[in-house]
Amino acid sequence: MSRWDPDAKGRLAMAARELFVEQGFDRTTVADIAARAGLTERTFFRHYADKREVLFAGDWLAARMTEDVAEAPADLTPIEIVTRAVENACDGITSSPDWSRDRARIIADHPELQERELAKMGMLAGVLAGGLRERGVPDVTATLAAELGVLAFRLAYERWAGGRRSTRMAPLVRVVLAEIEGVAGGA
Amino acid sequence: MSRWDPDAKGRLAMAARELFVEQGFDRTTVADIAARAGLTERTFFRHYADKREVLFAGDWLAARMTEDVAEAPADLTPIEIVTRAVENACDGITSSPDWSRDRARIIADHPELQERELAKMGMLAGVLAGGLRERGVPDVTATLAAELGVLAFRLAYERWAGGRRSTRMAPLVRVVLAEIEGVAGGA
DNA sequence: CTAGGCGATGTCAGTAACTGACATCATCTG
DNA sequence: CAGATGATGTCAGTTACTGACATCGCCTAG
Repeated sequence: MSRWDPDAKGRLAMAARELFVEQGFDRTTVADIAARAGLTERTFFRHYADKREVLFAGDWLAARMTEDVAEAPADLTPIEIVTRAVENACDGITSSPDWSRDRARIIADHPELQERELAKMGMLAGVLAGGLRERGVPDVTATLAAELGVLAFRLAYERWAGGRRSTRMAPLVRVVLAEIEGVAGGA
Repeated sequence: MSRWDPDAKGRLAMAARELFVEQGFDRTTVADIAARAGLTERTFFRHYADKREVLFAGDWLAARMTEDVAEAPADLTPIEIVTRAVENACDGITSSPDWSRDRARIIADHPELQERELAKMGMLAGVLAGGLRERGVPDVTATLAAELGVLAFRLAYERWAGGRRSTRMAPLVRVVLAEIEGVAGGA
């Protein structure tokens, strides 16, 4: 595992995860991570914009959601389109449940990481809204449907990560959305 | 304006705002800010946990919301309680509209500041939810009402900051909430 | 087979955010 | 007037992050 071995980015991510679990986020320096991956600090920053980013690597969530929104049947409502995209994203997350739970724990301990997580969710909302607009959904509706979907995603993720291991995440999305509808109507 | 003059924290905030407007956030160092306020870098960090925080100083928003939620009439629904708290918060913000708009522009230019803004919104949601639980509102309902309120607040703020100067912000909150109800129901 | 191009990595020096330890100053209190 | 107290200054250090340039290994044209 050194210099010219393949998948430097992946090795950095794995090294980071291990170290964060072993000794915590802030007691791990970027130099530590790079060393474990057989690389240098400078190279770390070529692959990840900053230290936090190594925990939020995949654009795959955004990419998959974009695709799902684009390919959704024509007769669905915006919120239904978003819901389906979010449900699919859940499957991606829960396919490595142990890591997802570790990750959730690391993030929960560090406000700076929670910030990044929220920012990523914001990005997802932007992506979803953009996808809806592409389909001709009016701006306001697109934004709102996207934000609601992401809100449901976030809350479902929290419940799933904090709940029993046997619970499945995807169904929680519709549960949360139904609750949202109930609460929003209680004005 | 030096060393032992009063309100060091306020002077730092004002210096920071001026410099951010004049030359941008990242071309302004903490040393610059401290110098303009007649203080040292070290003192800056005694008043603000980090450079970004100087733009997000007030706990007054959270404090006011807490109070509003605690004192709301007993017969209101959770979402209505939250809505009123958020509407009141709008008045606080729009009482210095020029600065609020400058601030919104600075934040819009810097992803790191958007992160912090979202984190603050998350904190507000936590505060609102906590206040509702104090009143005996069930956990799930409290969380959802709070998140919806904050979502409406965020979107209303965006529209207000981007819109005409004569527009009032508070009424936008209910507009957004009504839209949310409409979109959420379209499943 | 070799020369050169090219992308990924290394090296080095530098900036600036942030922190801990300790000294100093102004004010308040007895 | 002396000591307590809280705010500030000073200094040294760590670490995240960046720019400029050198080096390495592979790939391709000739």
